[in-house]
Amino acid sequence: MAQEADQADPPRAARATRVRGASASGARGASSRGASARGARRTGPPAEQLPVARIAVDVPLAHLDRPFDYLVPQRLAASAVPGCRVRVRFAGQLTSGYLLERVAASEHPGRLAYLERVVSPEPVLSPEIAALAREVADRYAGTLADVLRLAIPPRHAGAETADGPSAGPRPTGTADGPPGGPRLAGTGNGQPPESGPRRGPESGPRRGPESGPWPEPRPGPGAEPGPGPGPQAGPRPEPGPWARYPAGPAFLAALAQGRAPRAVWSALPGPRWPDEIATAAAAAVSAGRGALVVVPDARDLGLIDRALSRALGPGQHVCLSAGLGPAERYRRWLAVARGTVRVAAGTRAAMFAPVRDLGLVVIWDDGDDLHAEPRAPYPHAREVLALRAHRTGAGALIGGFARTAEAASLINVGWAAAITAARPTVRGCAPQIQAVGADAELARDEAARSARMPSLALRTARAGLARGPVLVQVPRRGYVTAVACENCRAPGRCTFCGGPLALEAGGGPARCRWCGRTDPGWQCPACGGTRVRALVTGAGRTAEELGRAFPGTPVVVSGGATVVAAMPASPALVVATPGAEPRADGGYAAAVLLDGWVLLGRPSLRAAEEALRRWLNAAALVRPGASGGAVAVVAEAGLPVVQALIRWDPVTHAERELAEREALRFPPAVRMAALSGQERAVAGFLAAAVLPPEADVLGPIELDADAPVQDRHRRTPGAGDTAGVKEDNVFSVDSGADEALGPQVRALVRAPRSASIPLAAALRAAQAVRSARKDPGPVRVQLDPAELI
DNA sequence: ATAGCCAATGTG
DNA sequence: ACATTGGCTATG
Repeated sequence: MAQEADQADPPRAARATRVRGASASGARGASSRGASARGARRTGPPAEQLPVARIAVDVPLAHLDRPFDYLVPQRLAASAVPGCRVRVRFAGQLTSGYLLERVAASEHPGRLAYLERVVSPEPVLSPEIAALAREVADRYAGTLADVLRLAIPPRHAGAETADGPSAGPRPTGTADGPPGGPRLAGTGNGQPPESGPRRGPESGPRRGPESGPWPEPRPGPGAEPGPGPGPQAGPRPEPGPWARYPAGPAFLAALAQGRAPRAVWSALPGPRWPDEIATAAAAAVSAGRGALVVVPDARDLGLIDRALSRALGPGQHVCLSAGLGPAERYRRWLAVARGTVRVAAGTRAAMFAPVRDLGLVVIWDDGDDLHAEPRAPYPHAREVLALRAHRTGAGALIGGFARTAEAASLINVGWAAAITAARPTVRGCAPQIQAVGADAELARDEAARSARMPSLALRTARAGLARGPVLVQVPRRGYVTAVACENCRAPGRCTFCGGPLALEAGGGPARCRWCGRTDPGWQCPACGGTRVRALVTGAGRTAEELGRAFPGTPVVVSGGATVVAAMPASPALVVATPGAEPRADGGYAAAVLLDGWVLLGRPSLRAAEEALRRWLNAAALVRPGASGGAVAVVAEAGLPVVQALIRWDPVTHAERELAEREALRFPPAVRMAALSGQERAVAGFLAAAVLPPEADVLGPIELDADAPVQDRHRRTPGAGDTAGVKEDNVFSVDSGADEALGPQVRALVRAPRSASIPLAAALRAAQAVRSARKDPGPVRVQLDPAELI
């Protein structure tokens, strides 16, 4: 090939390289050329076919986030395949990277270096994942290298060789502990529609739940040959539990025909949701395609694992979770990448699992903050899966007992349809739910006071214990001090930007957590009150107290380090923190949801949504009302969020939530970015950023040193903490080693969703400028930040 | 990041 | 005259 010869021609390339230094020191130039010549001799000639490799180099710098070309030496011609891991010399250093593609010639005017080594010919970065990672990096104003670190597990050589169906993927093995470690609380934001090419439901918003027609057949990638059932667009699948939803059978049928239906699914209370997910996965498999299921934690993964085994038979799927060792983890991941298995389930990190010929992505309980990746660039599983479904033409199922505002938005813009059950079906599955305000009953009833439980709650528990296990949900304490109107208890909102008001640790007036302003003339928009009160409740609940109130009844605590997975059907009190509730055999006879206050009082944008989600998740474990299942929630019955629980109506609540956020210009109605770092670094960032004209900046405001920035371990005991001492669930912002750069601050950038792409691009460019200039002090850029506080 | 280059500074 | 250090630039 003439082109190749041209590219590899040393004199021409060398001349280009030496333009700068030529006049200054000819001798040095000559000697460096000599060294390169020796290198070339050592590595031999370049490969005859496609001698140029485009490499994604693993460097952390934003301004180097682009492919670099290298020459493939003859000896690596066969092993340097697209997607493989390589080692290259970059800026004089041996660095790892991924080979994106082999091409005939390079655009680079200078001289190319040779690939140093092919770590392994295993193509671990498929074109689909490479493109997805690029899109995710762009979306979140991050770098490709960061995303690839999340997407591709560390290599374990043993797993690559000891391969094959012989050692074939064992289906299960989720025997890992509770997910530990720090992570962000809160949400993300998901919205492919305004970004990508419009595919899928052309039809306008608001497809009713009964609507039959699902989107067109997939435009997706070519069918991958692979093991598993043949790709006949086969018989109508058994709807099974999906028959309970009017739109369910049509959704399944569309999957089985290889089409790409997308749905937000409000699951009926009860234990059948894993089977429903597995049935949907089986439908995609029956069309000859793969499926990917992402759940919040290891316990849910265990449920999905068993359901998939039932639906697909043994050995047809793998579970990917953090608790596996590196070897096992890589082995299972490889089975997915090689197409040995077509169905993968897992926790958050599995969102990037390279399932071949994807036909369906599923996310369960997308409101759970575990779905928000805590490492840069902080992608959210819902968002990533939606992007994947969008770009590969796969179906999507976003399910849960609750519904997030983001999911509601996907319906609103017509990206997904709703799958809900009819009201009578819902009523038949849900337990009977009653609410009781904390103050009123607590004061009157002496027995209740000693148990620190309103008497209705006490009666509910007692009646339940006669018939089986009773769940007591206890929220964690110690959140930031939100404020509410002293008179009507409406949450305090900033007069200027609408952000949540909160009291600072050191005292002083209520201050907006977003823009930092205080308003001496604050007035409650609801009742006109002018005074605010703190919303922290002091009472901690303990298992011992309950034990005293119910002598002789076994008390089990589940939370934090001791998460109990399941309970027998016999009477017992189960005290659990949200997310750590064990399943009970046959369902709980009753549940008591304590201290609704604390959840509702969090100065979070999503406080109500999150409270409802946690309540619904607990209440879903209780038997139907017809079988005596009862729930008592300690919260004011008049609050809309409490009404939504009582009526089991997450849909209306999510719609109202979304409408409210649209009115107030909160996510997901707008796109938000959080910039955090030391004062001068953030100021420098903002100065370097050329933001889209529609964007506006809130703040920066100082983060007080002991502000709870992250909700570190939500699933910690709380239940066993009598005095409220123990470890707290907040940690201080590191005030930074560099005093010169000032205190930690955070600014928010808000832009309409139509400006999402330019906003992310501008933030990425600002990072690039800063990293090229070597500006001191890191600035963390978070799009759709987990918690707006 | 960091290797490499160059200029300026320090030392014998 | 030479070594050392610090700033600057590009990274294939």
